[in-house]
Order: sequence, then structure tokens, then C-alpha cells
Amino acid sequence: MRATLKDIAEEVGLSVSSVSRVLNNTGRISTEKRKAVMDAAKRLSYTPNVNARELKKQTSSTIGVIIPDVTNTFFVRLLKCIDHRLWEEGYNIIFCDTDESVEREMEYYQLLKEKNVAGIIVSPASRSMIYESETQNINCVFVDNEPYMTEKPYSFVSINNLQASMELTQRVIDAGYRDIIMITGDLDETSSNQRLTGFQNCLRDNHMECSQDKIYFGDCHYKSGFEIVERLIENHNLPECIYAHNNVEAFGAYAALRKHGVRVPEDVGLVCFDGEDPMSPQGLSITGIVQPVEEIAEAAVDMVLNNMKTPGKYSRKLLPYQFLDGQTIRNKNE
Amino acid sequence: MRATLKDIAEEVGLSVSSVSRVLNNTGRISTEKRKAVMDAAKRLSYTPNVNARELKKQTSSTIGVIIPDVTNTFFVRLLKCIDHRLWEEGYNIIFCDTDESVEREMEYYQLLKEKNVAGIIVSPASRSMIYESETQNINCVFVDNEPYMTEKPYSFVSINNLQASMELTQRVIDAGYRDIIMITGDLDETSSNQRLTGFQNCLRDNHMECSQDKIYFGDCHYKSGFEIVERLIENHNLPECIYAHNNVEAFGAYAALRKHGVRVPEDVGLVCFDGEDPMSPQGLSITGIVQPVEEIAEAAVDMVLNNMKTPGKYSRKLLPYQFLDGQTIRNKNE
DNA sequence: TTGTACGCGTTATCAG
DNA sequence: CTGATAACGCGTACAA
Repeated sequence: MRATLKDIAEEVGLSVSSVSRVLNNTGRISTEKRKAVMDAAKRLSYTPNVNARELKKQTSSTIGVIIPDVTNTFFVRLLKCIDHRLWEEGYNIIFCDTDESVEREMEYYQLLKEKNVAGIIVSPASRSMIYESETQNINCVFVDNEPYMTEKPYSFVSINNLQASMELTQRVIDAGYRDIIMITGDLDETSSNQRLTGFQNCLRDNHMECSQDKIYFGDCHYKSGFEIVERLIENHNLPECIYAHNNVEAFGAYAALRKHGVRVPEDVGLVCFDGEDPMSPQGLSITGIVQPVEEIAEAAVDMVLNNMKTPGKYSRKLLPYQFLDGQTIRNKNE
Repeated sequence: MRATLKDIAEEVGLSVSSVSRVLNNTGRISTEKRKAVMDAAKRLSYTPNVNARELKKQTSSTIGVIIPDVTNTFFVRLLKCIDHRLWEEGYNIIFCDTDESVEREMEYYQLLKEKNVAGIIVSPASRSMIYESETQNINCVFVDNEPYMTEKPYSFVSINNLQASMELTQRVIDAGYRDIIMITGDLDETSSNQRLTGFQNCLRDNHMECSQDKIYFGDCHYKSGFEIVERLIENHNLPECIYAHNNVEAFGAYAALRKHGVRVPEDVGLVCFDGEDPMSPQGLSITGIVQPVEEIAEAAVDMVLNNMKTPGKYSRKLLPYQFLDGQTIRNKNE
């Protein structure tokens, strides 16, 4: 068994409260007894029981982080940045990977509450009802994607997906592409939704047709991007350019193209969000919009911490994004 | 404030213990009072305080997972698999990314103990002294890399790195490569160490020279692999084949080669451990040894759980690895 | 079937 | 300067 304050107290013949005072540097204690306590603590290799302490003090040093898929390069970088910032502030993370499942997300959410977390940073899955079930105000910051249908106020940090998507689409058009399809995610995800809307808006603005058969629905997995594109190839239905709503589906799409000997960008263009892979074996980056992961993480952490100080104060932040001029489209005008 | 058992008890005019019994389905309670309690619990949106419960019951449902770098595809997959298995078993994870820092690892370790985790799964950084500082027996399973210099027994799961490295090297030689260099990690890491030893052993077995200038020391980061290879290129000192001890440095190496227009595998070969990137944009995999991530994760989880039941029972497991015939070396004999 | 009393490990208040 | 005592939220042996 682990040593407790009581063990130390008995060891040195003092009261538990005195031992506590020594170990917390609170209150006045004679130097000799102090030394005795410190020695005993070391001897018994005492470690405080944080759970007991936080139960007593009604505090918590744990933050829950819920993300849909940690193997997605965007989310894993988000996780790492959040972890680093929180560590500096003396908090640590209960890690929750939902595999894009709303049910699992909900279960994790309940669990985090039971575990008494000081706050939650969540990149919600589609149709996330996390927040709706809530009666009391829990310190919850949403990232990347907004909760599904709620009248309740909440904190949120992301980029302006609508504007970013329009800008990206315009760049593709400016490069001379006309026949563009989009692989989108679940439209109940606000980020996917806005990216699709931005795509359609931009086509309309350019007086280009925007029929429904240019929209393909993926599920945020590699396999889905792969299969959609493979089907396009088999049906001899490849467009000039493929716009995937996120990096994972773009990677899947790329793999399908490569498998069938379709060259990028020579034969077909490919763009997406967050296609920058700093670890990419060949240093290849997919042209598109890049979200400022570090800044998003920092903002999310700040929001959670601020919410702890002044609960019920919600904020909303849309950070500037960047256009990454990668190697997956070419200028067809030249 | 969150509702407690006491709140419910007052609400329905019962004792706290009766309420507890209802909510835990323990002991006999009249159906009407049971219903009253359930209603009140729902009305007050009661959630149990797990910390208090576990403090009382002297249990814990949390496992600490310490890894050196979550952006490494090997570790992130390990993390995800561990999370999934633990979730099934009713545990969750406190996430600890040490950035390859021993100091940080140690701090995390202390913290996990203070947080009362039921066990720890750790892929230790080089010269990890985690374990040595320990007087009592903590439920700690090592993965991938063994603790540095200790007489104490411990649980461990990995592959046979020595044998795997010899096999990989032999394959490279069999493919006709003669001038091979190795990018290794810190030799106090047992995995790096064994991979290097395997490399050297195999060279010797083939009566090939194995001078020190064939060994380059990286630090497990992308940048290090990149810089080492870039320097080789600038010094016109490229070998026939580069053997990187892990995937991240291999990716760095690949990027450097690509940047300078060196073709793989036409101009130079490249092999490593865990070079399989299921998400790789172009579906390209680096030839080499692949560790069975899922099996390692499962074994680690099993060990932690078993250690909870029968403490002090250590086990050691080396799982079968695979050779991945990727696209980064060619047969020079043909 | 229900309530009382106690303790998990800590901190804080109040006496002395 | 030090030591009882209570309380955080919960579960359980014991008593009724």
C-alpha cells in the first residue's frame, strides 16, 4: 500500500494535520519537526493522493479532450499542442477518441463529467448531442465543428470554413479547372457543411453549373475517399479536379489515383483542407487550406481556462487560415 | 454545483445510504422509493463522483499512457489501439506525450502515481530512470523500449529487434546493396541499440566491413533524418542504401533525398522500421520491418490488467514482426 | 427494508 | 506552534 499522511504522522509521532502543513508549506512548524516529516516522507516514498485532495478542495486538474480520430494528422497535432499548453498550466488530459461515433462521444462525455474534469475540449462528431443533454453549465469548448442544433450558448474556435472554401475553390477555378467534384462529409457537421456551401457559392459566383452529381458523400475515413475515387475511375467518370473536404479522404483519393496510374496533378488535380503533412515521406503536400493548429489549440486552452475563472462567459473565435500552394494542382492556363 | 447523493436524499426524504443502494442496485429497496430516487436523480441530473467512489473503494479506472511522440505514426496507432482495448474494459487513459524528454517523462510518472492510476503503459525515452526511482511495486508495463539499467523485474512487450534488424539487413544485402549506412538513435535506447547491433552483426556475418563512419546518430526527429542525409548529399557521400532505425527519421531522410532530386529506389535505397503509413498520400510504404501494433497494444493492455489481479507477476513477450516489401529498394542483381 | 456510523486521504477551522 | 475535529462524496458493515 501507498504511504499516507497518517503513516508519516505515526512514524514521526505527530498529528496528521501537522504533517499536511509541512508537506504543503502552509502554517508554521518548528524546523526540527519539519525535517523529521520530510525525512519520513522520503523514507516511505510518500506521494500525495490527488483524488483525495481534489475531493476535499473541490477542484480538478484534469481536462477531457474528445476528438473523432487521433490518426488524422490534424487532430493528432491538435492533441499534442493542447497537451503541451495544458501541461504548462498544470493540467493533464483524459484522452477520448470517438472513432467518429456520436454514441461513443456521448459516453465519453458522461464519463468525463463523472471523473470531475475541470473542462472539456471537444471536436464533436456529426450530430453531436453532447451539449443538448446538458442542464447545468459545463465548461466545454468546441473546436473545428459546432454542436448540432442547439439554442444554448457555447464557446467555439475554428476558422471561417465558408470563406476558406470559397477562396480555395476560386483558386482552383483560376488555375483553369472547370470540371470539379467535391467529396464532402456529413452535412450535419458544420465544417463539412460550410465547406460544401462555400464550394457551391463559388461555382455559382463564377456562373458555373453546380449540379448534385458533383457532390459525393464520404464518411471522413481514408477508405471512403479511396472507394469514391476508385469508382469514378472504373466508371471513366474522373473530373478535372477533386476537392476533398478533409485530408484523410484526400489521402484516400490520392492512393486510389496512384493505384490506377492516374498522375497528380498532370491528369487530375486534388485539393483539400489540412493536406499539409509535415512528416510526409516525400515532402509532398496537398494543395489547399491549412488551419493554424497551434493557434487553435492555444485558443481552445485559453477558453477552457478562462471559463474556469468566470463560468458562463462564452466566446467565439475564428482564426486566420492559410492557403498552401502544394504540388497537386497545376496551372492549366499556361 | 453538481448534485450529490445527499441532495437526492433530502429531495426524497431518505437516507444517503438508501439512495446509494438504489443507484448501485445493491441491497433491497421498496419499488416505490426506488422509483422516487430514480426520478429525483434524473431531475437533478445526478452524476456520480467517480473520484469519491474510487477513493472509498480504493480502486481506479484510469491507466496512464506515456509515449515519446504522438505524431509518430507508430505511437499514435499504439495509443489508439490501447485506448480501444481499455475502453472495452472500462478504463480510460491519461495521455502523456514526453517529447522524448526523460525529465518530462519522470514528471509525468510522478503525476500518474499521484493521480492514483491503476497502471501505466510506457514506451520509455532513452535513459529512462522511471523505474529505478521506484521503491514500491507499481503496475508498469514497458513497450518498445526497455528501461535503462535496472536490476528490477518488469513487464515488457515488443518484438525481437536484434533478429528483425539482422533479417532486414540481410534482405538489403541480398538485394545486392553493399555500401549501407545506418541512422541510429540513442544507443541507451534498447530498441535502437539492438537494431544497430543487428545491423553490425549481419554485416560481419557477410564478411563486410563495418566501420564507425557508417553509423550516424539521429535523435528520433524528422529534422535529424533530414539533416543527416542532406549533409551526405552535400558532401557527395551518399551510400547505396540508407537504413534508418525508425520511420520518422526515414521520412526525414526521404524528404531530403527528394528535395535534392535523388530518386528512391533508383539512385539510393531506403529501409527502416515501421515505415508502413496506411494513410500515406500516395500509398507508398518504406521497405522494412513492421511491428504488429495492434498485437503489441493488446498484449500491453493484457499485462496491465493481469498485473492488477496478481501484482508482482512480471511477463515478457516478443511478438512476431513482419517484413514489408515496400517500394524503396530494388534488386540490384537483375 | 431502511438508517446510523464510519472511513477512504486530504485540507481547513478552531482551540489550545 | 500543534492537535483535535469536521467535511469533501461515496460505499458498506452493522444495527434496527
